[in-house]
Amino acid sequence: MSILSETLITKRKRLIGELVKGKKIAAQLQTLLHKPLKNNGSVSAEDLTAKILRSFTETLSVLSSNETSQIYGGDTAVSACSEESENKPAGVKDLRGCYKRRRTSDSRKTVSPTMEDGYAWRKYGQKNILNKEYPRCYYRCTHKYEGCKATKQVQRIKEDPILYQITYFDHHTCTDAMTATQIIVDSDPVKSLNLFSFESKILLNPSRSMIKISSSAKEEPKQDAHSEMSDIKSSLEDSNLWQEIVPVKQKSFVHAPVWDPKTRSYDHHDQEVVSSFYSCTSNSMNELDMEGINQWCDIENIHFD
DNA sequence: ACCATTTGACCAAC
DNA sequence: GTTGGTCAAATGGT
Repeated sequence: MSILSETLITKRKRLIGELVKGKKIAAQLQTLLHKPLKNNGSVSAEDLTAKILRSFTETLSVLSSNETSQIYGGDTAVSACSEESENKPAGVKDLRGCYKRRRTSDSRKTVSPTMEDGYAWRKYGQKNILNKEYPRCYYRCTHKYEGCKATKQVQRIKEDPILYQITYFDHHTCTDAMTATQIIVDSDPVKSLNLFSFESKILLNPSRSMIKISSSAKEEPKQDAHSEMSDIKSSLEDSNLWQEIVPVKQKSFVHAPVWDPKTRSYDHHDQEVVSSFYSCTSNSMNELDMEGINQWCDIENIHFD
């Protein structure tokens, strides 16, 4: 496939994604502006939003109807796929295998005891990988058809405690990025900034007797996040109940509000989070000194999986 | 009926 | 020829 054709496909997909997004926003606006403002024969806000929605619908309709022939019709590698499809019933597009193997340079790897990361993913494949004990699972963002290109691969790497190596590709462009942040942080941007940037965070997983300590390392802290994290780690290491299970620190990224002193406003960036994992050497979490854990951090900052 | 997952097919990259 | 990433029909769950 030529670079030109690839660019064309990417542009068209982005265009459709943006239009779908715009249509949704216009629909939300219509709901918000539901009270009629029409008087003196002027056009109401409702009329306007209805027109916007119709415009989006019409554009999408035109693009979708021409998409197959225009995008997949003019290039050798892809047209070979189209030719294969000629034997299939009308209207059925079989594009299996018509893709480029992705480069790993854009990827971000992370190790986690849970697959959950706050985003909505849809599984689209699973594969047995050579020399790997467990199959690799492939996920894409549920908002793929609205233009979000984020995908991830999940590879289970350890049985007990269960650990997953998660590789992320591309970034979320969907509104789910905001939702994901709000799952973890407070709705108040200042408070959430404190939670994420300046304070260490403890996640407990009672079912797997596992604890995770995370701390953002990027922002200049009001209170030294690193030293606070060291204190928590020392407390854990002093205790016979806990054992560090991931000696190399996890470096992952979260989408969180970051204060920009130049614009004097909060912006959302991917920021680095350093995490350590500990497993409980005891058989039961019931034996744990929860009051002791509460001393390490504010109870409100504890998240249960 | 709708939506998510499973699974075999397909093929680019190696 | 083999491996890994993606697609989409089939299947399952609600």
